[in-house]
Parts: sequence; structure tokens; C-alpha cells
Amino acid sequence: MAVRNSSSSRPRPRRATAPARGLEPPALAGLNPEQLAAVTAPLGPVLVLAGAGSGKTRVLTLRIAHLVASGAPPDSILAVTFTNKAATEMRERLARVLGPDAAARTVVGTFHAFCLRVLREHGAALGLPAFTLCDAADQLAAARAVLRDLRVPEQHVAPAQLQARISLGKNRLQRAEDQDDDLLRRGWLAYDEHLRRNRQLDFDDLLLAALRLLEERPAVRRALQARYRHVLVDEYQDTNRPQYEIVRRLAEKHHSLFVVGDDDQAIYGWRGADVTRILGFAQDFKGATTVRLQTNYRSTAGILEAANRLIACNVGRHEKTLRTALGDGDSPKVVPQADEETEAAFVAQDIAARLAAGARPAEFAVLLRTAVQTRPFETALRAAQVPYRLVGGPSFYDRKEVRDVLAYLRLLVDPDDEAALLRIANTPPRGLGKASLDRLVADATAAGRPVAESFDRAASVEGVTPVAAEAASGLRATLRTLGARAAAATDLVALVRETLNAVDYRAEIERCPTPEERAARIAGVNEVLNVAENLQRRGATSLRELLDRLTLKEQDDRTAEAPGERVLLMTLHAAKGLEWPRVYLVGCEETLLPHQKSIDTDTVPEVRRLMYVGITRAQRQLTMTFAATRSRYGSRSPTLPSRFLYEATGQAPPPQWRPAPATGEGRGRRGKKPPAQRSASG
DNA sequence: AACATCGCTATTTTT
DNA sequence: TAGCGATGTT
Repeated sequence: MAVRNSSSSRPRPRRATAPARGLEPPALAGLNPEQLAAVTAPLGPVLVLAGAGSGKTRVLTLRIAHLVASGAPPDSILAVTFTNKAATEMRERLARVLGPDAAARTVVGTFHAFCLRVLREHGAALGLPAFTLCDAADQLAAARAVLRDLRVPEQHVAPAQLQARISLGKNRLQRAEDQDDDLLRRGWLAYDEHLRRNRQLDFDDLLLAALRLLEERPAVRRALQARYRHVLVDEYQDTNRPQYEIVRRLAEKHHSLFVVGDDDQAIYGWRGADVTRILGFAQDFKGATTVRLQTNYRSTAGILEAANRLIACNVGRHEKTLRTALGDGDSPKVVPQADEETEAAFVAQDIAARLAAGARPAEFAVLLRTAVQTRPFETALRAAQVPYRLVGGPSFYDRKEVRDVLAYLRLLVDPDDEAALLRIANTPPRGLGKASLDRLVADATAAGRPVAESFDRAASVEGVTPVAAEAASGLRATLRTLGARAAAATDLVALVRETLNAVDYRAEIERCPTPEERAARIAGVNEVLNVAENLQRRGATSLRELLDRLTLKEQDDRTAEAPGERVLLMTLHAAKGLEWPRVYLVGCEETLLPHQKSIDTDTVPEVRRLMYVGITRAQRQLTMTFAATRSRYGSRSPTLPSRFLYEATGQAPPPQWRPAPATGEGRGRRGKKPPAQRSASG
């Protein structure tokens, strides 16, 4: 991707310190004393409080190298991250430091990938012999089915909302039975039952099942503790309860636990991450060493000053103050604008002017609070002829054809997979329409058997047309044949091709009305083949493994692909871990940043951290903007500058922050206190 | 099965 | 305002 991560490209701290015993001098040379202390901390629990831009990935990598140099076998090392991207980067860096062979023996992956690995190996001990992964779309489908079965009008509870609440509950290690909310309790129980019937685990279940294994199966626990003697965790502030418990169990035998994180960058509380884990590390793990990395190699002094000021407004944190290793640089700028259109136009023109002066597009990022803010920016950037790319949005894996192909493959591994079967039952059209399909599902539900079995006996199910019955049983026969072949397949890519031919997926593509759409679908299918080939090269040997890795999106290159020279446009959440020379932090208004929802739910400190993350993305230019009026939900209302602007600059709002809006409304507030909240939603 | 229309809602999102 | 899903129309 266009953005390089952390310390790879920035000046190294100058002073070399004495090399630690066991690790080659060149590796440790160039670490500053804080980093060196972290890397060479005594074996045992270590908490590294890594401020933004302080070189944490480097420390993590060198710690592993240090362990290996001190005699730890590489395969005794487990490093967990939150995203595939972080895992990939860690693997690459490890290969450079340890050499490819030793690096390949370490286990580096996301929490979910690690848990899946453990479950595939030891799941039988829990009576979990075979399962497929339930991805986001399946989760939603399950929630929808549950609401339908409970006969709850969807107007009252959106499937997505039920799913989110179940997920949050699981991520807080709560139990369905204990939920006070009647609908949530019943919905959650039914959801779990739905998944169980389909032998699926959702992403959250992966963590929970792995934890159960560790807690309830001592033999497995001992085996895992012996295998993974050294545990390292990245982004520790983002761990949720199940993840924390897994780590604790793994490390409780040997106490070699090295966690790196920054409580000031904890921005995922709303999905179950629990900052108290990083705050309480020293109490949780006796004899822990704590190291603070406060030297920042990313941003100039003025930017860090704003960041430090802002975050100091939060209480109950591990206090840290970032010091720049670079020069003074320019102060961050605050630019008021009349409305979201002029805000976007200002940013686009400012970027265009700097491009004209020699800057490159990839030096810039525009960071927003919400996805709906993107539109005016897209329009303005296009008008100013600035090349940009919107990061985020739907993934490659959300595309219809990709999901279709994956559904077929899942059926080869598990012919009873209901979600997959229903998805492709009439894709391409085989005369198995909605009415007949409903009958088959009803028949299965009534008889308490898998829908797949009703497909087999479709001819005797009442209300199913002969054509549909023939289609249903024919489909099953085709899948059986393919499944038998899949079990023995060595060339996975060939198997995928063969499957698509056998089910005539081409017919589905031909249904697209426009040639462009057809081409896009074909490209999507080809991309699946590419990814499959890639994964096969990287060691996927069975169709099941291929599917696992596809579902965990190990190859999602939405951000990795097509770097190019483009200004990036993304949400603040998506910007975490990235950096650019020039950053625009837009929409800095009360009720947007912080969002009204955050104000209502008393989670402003978390948004302050989000703002902090945004500020600390900037290397040498930071421009914060706000609009005096903003159109939301179809009506325009006056806004107030974000309290974070006052906090970061330490100033009362200067007069120039009070632009006279065209309407004459929305006079800025003077005074040094954060402005009173006003609802902008009308 | 494809398309129009109504009514409702409206942060952040990885695996 | 716009996008989604459910419902109604062709």
C-alpha cells in the first residue's frame, strides 16, 4: 500500500547502546535506551507502553530475535496481532531479522487465526470435530433467520443490531442466559442454536471455543503451554476479555509474556476491547516489567504538542508524553469553514496547491469521523483533479460472485452447510424458485433435519414443483461428486475451476445485463482463483484450509494492492497504525467529533483517543477543519467547534474560528470552556 | 422475477 | 438526503 508502516523509513535514533548478550550487535545497534530496555527486558511479564510512532513493531520483532538469540527455539514463539496486515508485516520483518527459515518456524498470526489453528488441532477434545467458519454475512443471515423464527417484526430490531449485540456480549465474555433483555437473550440462544445446527463457528466463537479448550481440557492446556513458551501480543489495548483470558492461560505456566500497546490509542471499546487490561497489566501479572517508549520518530514538535495536550485531558491513563526525535516543524493549523462543501473544497484546493508546488499525492491523507462525510470530499477532489482513493467500503469478499464461489466450495467441505446451500440453490437459475425453496426449508425445520436432506427428497416434499425437485436433488448429486473429488484434491486451483464448470457458474455471469458487469464478475472469479493460488503456494494443502484462510481474509489486499500516487481518504479508525507527511483531520465539530452518540453514551474519552490517533498520524503537516453549518439527515444546522480543538491547542476559540456563515446563523461561542452541547440533529 | 414505492433510520468495523 | 428492506405492481 502507499503508506509505509512505522519505523522502516524514518531516521534511526543515533546512539548505539551496548549489545545485549546473545544478539548480534547490528540488530540492536540504533535502538534508543527505552527500546533497548524493552527488547532486553528480563524474561517474564513485560508491558511495553508504546506511544504513537515510537517504533513498537521494531521492538516486538527484535524482542523475538532476542529470545531466539538467547536460546528459545523459534517454534516456541507465538506472536498475536489483531489484523492480518500487522501479522504479515511482522512476518516480513522477522524474516529479515531471523532469516527466512527460523522466521517460518515462529507462529505469527491474528488471534482468530491462532484460535482456529488450535481448534483444528485439538477441537475434537471439546466434541468439535468439524466446523466451518461463519463469516459476517452468515452471521447476519443467522440473525435474520432467528428474528424470523421468533416472529419479531424486523422493524423493531434490525438483524444487524441483534448480531452486534450478541457479538458484543460474547466479546465481553457474557452468557446468553444472563441477558436481561428478553429479546437479546432469546435471540442469542436461538442464534447459537442456529450456528450449532449448521456446525458453524462465528469469529467470536473461535475465541470462546479456544478459551474453553484451555480452561476445560488440562491436557490440551499443558500441550499448548509447552508448545508456545513465549507469547507476544501486539496492540494489547485492543484485547477483549476472551483474548485476555486466552493469553493469560497460555502464559500462566512460563510467564514469558511480552505485550505492546498504548492505552491512549484504545479506540475499539465499542466492540468489546477492554482498556482496563492494559491499565491493570502490572496487577494481573506479578513481577511485570513496564517500559515506556516515549520517543517519537514520526512527527515534528508542534504536532506532538497538540497530541500531548489533547490526551492529557483524559484521566486514568498510563501517563506518557511524546518527545519528538525530529525538529520543530510547523504548528498544526485550524481552519474554519462555512459548510461541508467549502470544507471539502478548501482541502482539495490546498492539496492541489501543494501538489503544484512539488508534493506527491501519496504524502496526503484526509481523515474523517464517519463514512457519510466522504461524499463532498470525493466531489471536491475530483473537481480539483487530485487523484485519490477511498479506503474502506465493501471488501472484495463481499462481492456477489466471490461469495457464490465460496459458498460452492464450502458445500464441498460440508454438504450440509445451510447458509451456503440456500445461497447458491438457484444460482445460476435452475428452476428452484423462492416458493419451492421455502417449502424445502419448512420441511427440514418441521422434520428437524438439515435442509440438504430435504433437497435429496425434494420430489416427495409437498408444494415443490417437479422442476424444482429435480433441480434440488440434481444439485446435491453434483455437489456429492465434486465433494468426493475435493477430498483427494491436490491442486486446489484446478478443483475450484472444475467446480465452477460443473455447476455452470458461467450461466450466472451471463445473466448480467451489461458487458461491464459481466467483465467485473469474471474479474472477481479470477481474483478468487489468484488468491487461491497464492494461498496454495503459501502452504494451504486442503480445501478446508483454503476456505479457512479465505474466510479469515488472510489475503485481503484491499489496502495492500494498487499503491500508486493517490491521496487517501478514510475514517479515523481505518487510519490507525498508518502515517503520512500531511494529514487533514476534518469535521472537527461537536456532535460529529465527538459524535452525538458518544456524548450520549459517555464515551467521549474514547473519541478523544480517536482524535489523538488522528493527530499522531501526521508527520509534518496537520490541518484540522470544521464547518460552521453541516447538513445532516437532510437538514442543515449550525455547529460548534469541537472541544478537542480547544484542548489540543490550549486556546479559547480565537475570533477567526468563528466564520460568519452565509446564512448568518451559527455564531461561534466565545469563552475558554468547551462549548455546551447542542443537538445538531433536527 | 424484475421493478416501483413507501417508510424508516441515520458512528466507528476486524476477524 | 439517501439507502435499505418490505411490500406492492407489472
